Amino acid sequence: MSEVHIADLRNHVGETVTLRGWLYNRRSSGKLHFLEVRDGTGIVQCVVFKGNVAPETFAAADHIQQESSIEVVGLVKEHQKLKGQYEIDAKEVRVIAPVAREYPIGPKEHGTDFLMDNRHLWLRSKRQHAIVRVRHTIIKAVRDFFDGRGFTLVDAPIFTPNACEGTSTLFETDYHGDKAYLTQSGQLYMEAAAAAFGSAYCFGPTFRAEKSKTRRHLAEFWMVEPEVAFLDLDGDMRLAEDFIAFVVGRVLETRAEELKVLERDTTVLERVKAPFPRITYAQAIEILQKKGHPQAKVGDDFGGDEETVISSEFDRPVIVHRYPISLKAFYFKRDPGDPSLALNMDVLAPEGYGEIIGGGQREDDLGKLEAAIDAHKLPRAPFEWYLDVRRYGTFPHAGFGLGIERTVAWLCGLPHVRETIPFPRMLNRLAP
RNA sequence: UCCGGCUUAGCUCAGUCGGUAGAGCAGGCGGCUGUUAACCGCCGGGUCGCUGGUUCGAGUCCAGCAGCCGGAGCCA
Repeated sequence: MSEVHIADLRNHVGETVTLRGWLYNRRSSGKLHFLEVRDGTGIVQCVVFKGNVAPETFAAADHIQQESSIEVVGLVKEHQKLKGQYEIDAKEVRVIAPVAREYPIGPKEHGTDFLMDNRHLWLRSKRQHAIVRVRHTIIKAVRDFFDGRGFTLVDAPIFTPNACEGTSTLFETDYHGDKAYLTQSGQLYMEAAAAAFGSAYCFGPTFRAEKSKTRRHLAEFWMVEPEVAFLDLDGDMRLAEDFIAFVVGRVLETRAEELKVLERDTTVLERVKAPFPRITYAQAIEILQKKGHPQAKVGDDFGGDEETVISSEFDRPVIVHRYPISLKAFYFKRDPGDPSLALNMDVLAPEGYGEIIGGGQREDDLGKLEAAIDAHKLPRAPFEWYLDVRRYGTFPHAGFGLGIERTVAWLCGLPHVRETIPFPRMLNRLAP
């Protein structure tokens, strides 16, 4: 008699096995009880027939409460009606530990706030389980992609001494008497890493203290940021589209079951193949003017609405490049053909999921970079180490950052990023 | 920070014209040999967000506050 996981039951048909898990749901029909048991790898129906078990076991099986931990011994069979599904004909049912109080999350609907208060329990339900597994696969694919292309993982610090880009609101903390901030990006460190390793990436949490309360924002989110030496903007765009196509392909290959649970329409994901359409910022403004935003003009940044209008013109992610330099952070290189433009690019996901990648080619000229720091009214001293990247053998380089949660929301087809991370940190939520 | 909406049983919600609080699920008891958010019968369960006001009488009308949701702004 072997101990098995539910995901492996198909390999044990005809055997008597032991299963440990939690009671997910229970139905009853006279001399039959149906116990749905989950063990983290899946859910299986255990059939408790009065004639097959001890009388006291049969009576007790009808009173086990949801999420009690239990052990079932029984025969693995293919489901009588549903082909390809398996069930267990129970011989013994033992409660390992009953619930100490009624489990709060029932089979019917609940509100978001209630579920978020019970996030630690909500993770046990089918839908959340599917999302977390897709997230896992995305993160694994991200690492496999860069590792497979000779990138070196170079972790960036989370405590930083200064406001890197001088733009977003940062979380401030005390660092042995000095002010420190939680990082909003590892990018500047990746530029130093690119000089050391050629191709480098970091992957970790980043923090924004903005009072944003939208379906696309979290206070704590994860970002992957590659940076490559001797890469220009064109190469950066190719890297971004190959990368996204790889990640989407991996999820489609390995998480079909989870996407089905999430009722995700995968036909739109199957179209995500390189190359992606590329338009300039100026062309994006023209699209907006034609499609219901006549007031759009050069110099505007795009809100969620505008991103949706632009991306809905295309059947796959679209790359928008060469924004006005005035809209972008100080480190972007100017377009030699038009110095009012930055050599930057954003990737907008389809279906209104918005910007998932932002990046571009960096300014590699020491004098121009110093001037840009001054123009943005940033202090020079905290950036001395960063300027060293230009002082000691400067080189053209480019990179980008991809937000994991927005990517998970897009691939899972979720309306809000709050479900894309196990324990979200939002404007008004620090617990559980 | 601004605009709008919501707040009633453990959960999701209904509650008419201002007149003694309702359902489904969950829980308890019972029934049913194939159920799939099973079903059927019975039972227990309420500071109607908080504070104040109007009224003979407020879940219901008014004001303030709080929390949450959606959107805007800001941003990835």
